[in-house]
This record gives sequence, C-alpha cells and structure tokens, in this order.
Amino acid sequence: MDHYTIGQLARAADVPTSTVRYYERRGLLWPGSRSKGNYRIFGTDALERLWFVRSAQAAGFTLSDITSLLGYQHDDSAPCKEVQDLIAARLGKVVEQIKHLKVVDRMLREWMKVCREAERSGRCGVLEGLQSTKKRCSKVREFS
Amino acid sequence: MDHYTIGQLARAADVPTSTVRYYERRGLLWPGSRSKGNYRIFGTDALERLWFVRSAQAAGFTLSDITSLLGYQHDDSAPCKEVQDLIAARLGKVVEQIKHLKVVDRMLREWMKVCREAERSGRCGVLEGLQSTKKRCSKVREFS
DNA sequence: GGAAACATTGAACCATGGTTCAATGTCGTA
DNA sequence: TACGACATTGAACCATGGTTCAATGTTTCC
Repeated sequence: MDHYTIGQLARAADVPTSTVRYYERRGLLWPGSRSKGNYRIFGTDALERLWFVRSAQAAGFTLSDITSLLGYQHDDSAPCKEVQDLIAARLGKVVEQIKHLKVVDRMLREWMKVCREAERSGRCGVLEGLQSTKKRCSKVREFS
Repeated sequence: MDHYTIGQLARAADVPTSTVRYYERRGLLWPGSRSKGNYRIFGTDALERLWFVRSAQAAGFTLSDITSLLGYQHDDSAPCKEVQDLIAARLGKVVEQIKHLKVVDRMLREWMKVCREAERSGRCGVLEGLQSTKKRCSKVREFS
C-alpha cells in the first residue's frame, strides 16, 4: 500500500482522522494529491511524517517544535545546530522533570505515611498536614 | 500579621492576585470576611490553604483533586481512605511518568548522537532519522 | 442503482489553569 | 482633601492539542 485515504492513514498510525486534519491545519502534514472527488490522498512519506510527529510528541516536543524540526528536513544547509539545540533544550527539561518527579515521589510517600499514622489514632493526616505544609512542601515548590 | 488583603495574601504566597480570585471562583479558598468597602479579608488559615494548594499542584494534583482533598478537611469521618486513594493514584502516575521520561531521555540522547554523527559527513540526522523513526521510537510511543 | 461507509468543509466547542480588561470604588498617606 | 496604590466585578481572552457538529458530497460493494 503506497497511498492512503485519510482514514487509512489514521488507522495506520493509530490516530483519529480529526487529528490528521488538525495536523494538516497546523502545517505538519499534507496530502500529496486529491482524488477526483476531493478526497485527500497521502503517500508513504506522510505516514513517516505522522509517525515522526507522534514520536516527537511522546518525547515532549510541542507541535511548534515539531514544525521546526520537520521544516529543517529539506533545508540544504543541514541545520544540525538548530536541531541539536531543540534536542538539547528538550533533554534539559526532561532531566529537570525527572528530578522534580523524584522529589514529588518522596513527598507523596511521606504524605501517605503521615496519613496512615494518623489513621491509627482515628484522625486524618490531611488537616494536621496543612499546618506543616509549608515546611514539608518547600522542596517541591522550589522545583516549579 | 493575622489578616491579609488579597494583595498581601498573594505576595505572601507568591502568586498573582488574579490567581487567588480564580481559586476563590473554584471554591478552593474564601476570605473570612469583607472590609467596609467590600475588600476581601483573609485569615492565616487562607494562607495555609493557599500554600497547600500550590504544593499539591506542584505534586501534580489537579485543582479538582485538591478541592476534594480540602473538602475532606473538616469531615468528621476522617476519610483516610479517600485521601490515600488520591495520593496512591498520583503516586502511580508519578512512577509511570518517571519511567516514561527515562525512556525519553535515552531516546533524545540517541537522536543527539545520530545527529552529531551525520553532521560530520555534512548531512543532518533528522531526514535520515525519519526513515527509521518508527523502529527507534516505538518504545516511547508505547508509553503514551 | 442504492445503501453503507467514508470523506469534505468551516465553525464551534472542550479541558485546564489561569490572565486581562474596563469601568468603578476604596484605602492610606501627605 | 487629594492623590496614588490597591481593590471590586463580570466577561472575555489566552495557549495547547485536539474533538464534535451539521450539512453535504464520494466511493464501494452487493
């Protein structure tokens, strides 16, 4: 199969057709041609792009970033610098997020512990927690 | 200082006043009273709540979750179960996110490597990457 | 040829967590 | 008492990444 209607493309990439149209509106994707009755006809290149878009999204790039990345694709000057900058920026954020989430992880486990301890004495840790929230949460808040 | 105007409260918690009003609209926070001229007057309890809201947000709870958490606060039945369920649910997502981000981290470093390698031969890794995107990205996409 | 499945468009809508605006009123200080 | 800083309200707006709708047209298959 080397060309697809919108529905076929969507199924092949496991996205709704509405999303494919949305991506087209955003300029991420275009049909290579149209059928006699004005149906979109996509080539395999579109499927590749669609896969790329979804993967890059999964990696946390925004659609604007992805537009840039794809825009460089047929640029003669092989703009490695720009691409690498985007990747590096994203990587930086990912590393930060991991750090942040680890702090959150510890905080949630602490809350859970407090909650369970209070439970045994018939209280709930949330109210008590409120009083010392400021201290206990400062680490999380620093991170965002 | 045991009571605050909206501006004082906002400064004390380092949020914009517009956000305080928004939280009030969402039912997360209320002034204890109003001045003669209808200015909101908040007590220290409101500051505690505000701190709690920001901390819980930093931990990734939605405002709806936080509404629930705060709603349990003066519940006689000490609803530890509900609180613990929310915390556990959040914790589960945090753990998943960390896993996901670690995969993303590896993928981005791989992209970077590919990009740098292509660069030395005057090409750009992005186009070449597109052709094998599907394989290289499957791990990331599984995770979201 | 006719029904079912699929496609077209633009516009409106959704959730989330806010921000901005305009028109007006109040407070503190000199 | 006047000025500037601060507050009030409801409503509209913002970004992000889509989804849904209605009215209409096209393909496909029996």
